[in-house]
Amino acid sequence: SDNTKEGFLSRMALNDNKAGMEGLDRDKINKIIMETSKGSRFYENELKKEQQVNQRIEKMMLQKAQITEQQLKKAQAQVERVALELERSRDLTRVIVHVDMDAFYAAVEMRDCPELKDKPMAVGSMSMLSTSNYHARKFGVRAAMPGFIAKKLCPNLVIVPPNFDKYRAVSDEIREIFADYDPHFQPVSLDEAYLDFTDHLEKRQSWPEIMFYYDSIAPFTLLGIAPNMMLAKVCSDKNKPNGQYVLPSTREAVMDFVQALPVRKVSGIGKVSEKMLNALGISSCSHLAQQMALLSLLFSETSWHHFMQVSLGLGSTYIPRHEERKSMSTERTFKELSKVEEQLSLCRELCEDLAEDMKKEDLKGKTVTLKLKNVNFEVKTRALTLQYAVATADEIFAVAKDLLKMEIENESPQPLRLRLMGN
DNA sequence: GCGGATCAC
DNA sequence: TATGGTGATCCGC
Repeated sequence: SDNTKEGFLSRMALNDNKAGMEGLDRDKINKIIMETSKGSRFYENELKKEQQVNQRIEKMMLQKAQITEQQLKKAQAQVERVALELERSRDLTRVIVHVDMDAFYAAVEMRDCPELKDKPMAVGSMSMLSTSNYHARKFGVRAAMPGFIAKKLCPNLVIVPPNFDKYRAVSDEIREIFADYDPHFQPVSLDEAYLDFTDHLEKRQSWPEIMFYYDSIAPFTLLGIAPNMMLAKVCSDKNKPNGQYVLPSTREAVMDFVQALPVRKVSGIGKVSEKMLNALGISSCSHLAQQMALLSLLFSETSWHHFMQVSLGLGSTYIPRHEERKSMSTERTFKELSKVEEQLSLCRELCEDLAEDMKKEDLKGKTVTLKLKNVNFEVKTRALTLQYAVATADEIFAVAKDLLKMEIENESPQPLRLRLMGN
């Protein structure tokens, strides 16, 4: 858990996990990112969060140092029992497909404006980019990067404002096709879905011509084909751009595949989990399996059970029906807002927007949550659960207003200096 | 139930 | 000049 002596933060450095990032000058790119960010409030907050993660890791390492041989042995036995049980549940009979339209927004924009095809381009704004094409990726320009930094990396970058209605329309066309192959397919986002192809394959005995259709819409279409959802997701990432990867449905093929898999590739293991695992000497899923007894002592049951499933190449073999939503929210970022009257009227506006969205789905809710982010990027949420469900703007505002007033009071005589509000 | 964190897209 | 919005889940109170 060495600190940030290198001069840059692991949370901010270039994420070359994505495709199209091979063979570029990481050091040079990171230097530009850091120089552009340094000293900003955003950077300072990232630094603070990084320290917190480091502390978490230190705490974990202390715990590790206190583990006895005895405890480890007992844990090992437990781990082996669970592994046997999980092994019995292994099902290799399903054919699960994960479809991912790589650089989807950028691909749609290039389809509609062919001049963009030869240029580095990204969809988004100077504040934030949603995605970039492969020309731009060569410069280190990627999703979730602010446009003004991207411009430093690639001065000729063309930034196209997003047209979500258009992406939705394209997505709807594609989803109609999905439904032909699996009426129960699960959309993850506009450009991503899971399908169960098992029944389709039994009926037609052949692979569909699905790829050709996508090619006319979005040139980068990725298919991952595997016996479960976890593996299918990783497989679709395998042959970027524009490819497919089929993982055979045998235990041996699955285990070989998983051995070599870096933990960060697994959905659900993000930056922080990766860093914690790295601190324990774990970077690939084979390490994960080797260290499972230790992990069972350092992580929650939910966490290490998940790790265990991953290390065995197990995942969900049925695609869950789209479930009922559990929350609905709306939030907005703006220039500093410190006047109480302005904060209250913004809060009312947000409540009205939210009420409108809720009306569309005929929803009600019992818990009202207020979200605040100050100019230093520190986030706070304040919630209140009622005995009855509310739906109108007035009802929501009545609660949100009190939560907001409490926070203002709490800070006074200093004003709340906000950059974001949501509820 | 609450609040902070993590994660995915 | 400038670092998003939405939804879900988990952990430790």
